[in-house]
Amino acid sequence: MTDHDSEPTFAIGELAREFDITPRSIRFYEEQGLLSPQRTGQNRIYLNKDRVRLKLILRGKRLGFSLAEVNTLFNMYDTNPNSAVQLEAMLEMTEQKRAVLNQQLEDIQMLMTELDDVESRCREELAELKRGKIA
Amino acid sequence: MTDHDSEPTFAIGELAREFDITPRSIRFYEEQGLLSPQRTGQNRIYLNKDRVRLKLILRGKRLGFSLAEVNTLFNMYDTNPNSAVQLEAMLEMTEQKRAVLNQQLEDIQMLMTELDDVESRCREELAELKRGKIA
DNA sequence: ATTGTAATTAACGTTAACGTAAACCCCCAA
DNA sequence: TTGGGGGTTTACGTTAACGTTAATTACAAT
Repeated sequence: MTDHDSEPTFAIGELAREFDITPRSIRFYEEQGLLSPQRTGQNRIYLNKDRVRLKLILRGKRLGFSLAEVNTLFNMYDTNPNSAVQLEAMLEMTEQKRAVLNQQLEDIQMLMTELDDVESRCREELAELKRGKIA
Repeated sequence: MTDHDSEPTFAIGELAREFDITPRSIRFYEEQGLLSPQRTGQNRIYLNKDRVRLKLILRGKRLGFSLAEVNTLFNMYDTNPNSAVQLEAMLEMTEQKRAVLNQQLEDIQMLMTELDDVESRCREELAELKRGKIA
């Protein structure tokens, strides 16, 4: 219970800097029920579990999930998964998400190869330009 | 020039049904300069190139691109890429996008394996429940 | 004592991507 | 001729995810 074994904590500004977002965003996520940091008087203090949750939120966002969706995912994860109904709802959800992710993977594949095409054609033309063939 | 060799055309409703979006969205994309269908009097008619462009718009959206981003991508693609400046700007852009896509790929990988975890744990617990071990 | 830096709440503003409703036209079948 | 089912424009409404500003507090150093 002494100080030396206490978990590392973070101020809102630290997390903001680490993840390159604004404090406002972090407070907003809390307002939406995605985070629940403790307090020192008025000030928020974040434990590592909060930091991890924040990281998950951002990953979700990068994948196009809304905060509401992230929220329900959290709730399902948090809810002690005891009832069969819950579990089956969970499985249904994961399958849906898996479908979306696979679609995204496919989209990314196509875009990547298209980017390859564009890039190589660019390089060729640039090379020609520099050889003076055109200019 | 006769009728038998004319390209297939599409009405706005057809495209809407094919891609499971509303006509409103399609008109909105046009308003944003992403589409420019021809007209038969008042009515819009879409050629296959318009249909392809629409498909690209939707793919972009699924990947989290804004319509504005899709627009600049289109413009770069459309601009006859002759000037070296243009080409190098293009290359820079593609590299940026590639980075984003790679990040997304990484995110998806992680989420996928997490989904695997959750799913298998779910299935185990369900099995136990059904064997009556708990209930 | 003041200046600086980081935090707080409260509340209004903003942008993207459409939704929705009204009011209209056009064509075709019963 | 009266629906019904397309299409059209105009324009205001909506939601998510914050941005921005204001007014206040607290600690730290000069």
